[in-house]
Amino acid sequence: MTPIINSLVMHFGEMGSRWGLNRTLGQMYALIVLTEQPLNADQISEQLNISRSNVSMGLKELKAWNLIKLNHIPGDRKEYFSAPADVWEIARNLMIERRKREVDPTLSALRDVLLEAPNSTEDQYAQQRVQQMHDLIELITLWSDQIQNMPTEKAATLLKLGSSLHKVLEFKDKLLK
Amino acid sequence: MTPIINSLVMHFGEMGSRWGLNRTLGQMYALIVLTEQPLNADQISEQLNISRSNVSMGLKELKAWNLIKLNHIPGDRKEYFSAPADVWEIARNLMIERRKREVDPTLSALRDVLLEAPNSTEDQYAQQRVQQMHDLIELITLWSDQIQNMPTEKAATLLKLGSSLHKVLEFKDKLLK
DNA sequence: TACAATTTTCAGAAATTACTGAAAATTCAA
DNA sequence: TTGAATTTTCAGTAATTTCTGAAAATTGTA
Repeated sequence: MTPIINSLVMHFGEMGSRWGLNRTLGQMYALIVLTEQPLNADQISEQLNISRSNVSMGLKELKAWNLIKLNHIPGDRKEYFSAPADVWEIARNLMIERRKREVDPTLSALRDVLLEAPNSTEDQYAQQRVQQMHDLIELITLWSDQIQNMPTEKAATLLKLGSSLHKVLEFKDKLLK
Repeated sequence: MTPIINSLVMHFGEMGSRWGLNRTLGQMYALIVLTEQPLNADQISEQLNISRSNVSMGLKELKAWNLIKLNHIPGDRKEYFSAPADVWEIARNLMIERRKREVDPTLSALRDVLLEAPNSTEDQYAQQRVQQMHDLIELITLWSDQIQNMPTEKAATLLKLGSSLHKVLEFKDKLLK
């Protein structure tokens, strides 16, 4: 590993735990993303000084997150892993998976509560707050759905509107037609 | 605690660890958000079966996240805490703080790497990937800046465009003028 | 089918994170 | 100022999460 790659691997290791992953997973993924050639489990294990079994578990996670692609090298039985070439695809899959874990269960818990009959003033107040949260979260997920379902090209164009975002409001009526 | 409030407190406890918080913090904040009257530390400690010192640390965190408001009751020396009335304000502060912890350090690490001279083909490839990540993250933060700086009213209107989001693209040119 | 190469699983160990009680610090009314 | 009420800190403990080595399972080829 070059010093540059090493420093990034370390950084994403630190960050890994702040994102839904963990240190090792962050390091592994950084290494895979930053390396042009697909890597096999032994190479990862060796470069990161991590046990082979830990790598195996990490790869399993990364597969579950849809963050890695499996490659084969002719005449070699080992499995080689690489990251999608398009960072947008990576971001999209990350979002999808985080939402599945962090948002969807809450949305469903909130819905359950809204179906119950309130037995007290406290419940009434609580339900009112739950309703607000529910509506907000639903709105945000609706949005991210839209962006996630756009091809990379379109999403990029949209995001690049950037600082003119407030102008969108001026066109609200036309948009809604 | 009513059964409804209790089940939500439990749920947000579970979720707490998946978001940047932790179990106790999730429970504490759920209780505060869902209770109409401001609560003092002893009440929280008692309702959640958590030590007084743990509550103190939790409140400190919640203050750092800007998620609670301090109230005083005349003739009572204790401090009482409540959540903002506007869930958008809560969401905004949550975003701001998460970004500070989860995104900003990475953006700065990526920038550092881009300033270095590549010493090898590996570095060149890595830097190219870093550039892509950097641009994407910057774009996303620019957006969230825009939304965060809007008053709740405007943000709500914008988000409610929802399913007509793709139409925004058709107006791209007008918007950019 | 047999077997060597490779990957996965999992119980226990190691590391990290969260929680507690006791003591220290702060606050405020008299 | 004093001292009771309240909040904060922090060292040690408890709980949780992550990691490892050894063994089991799977894979692919001869």
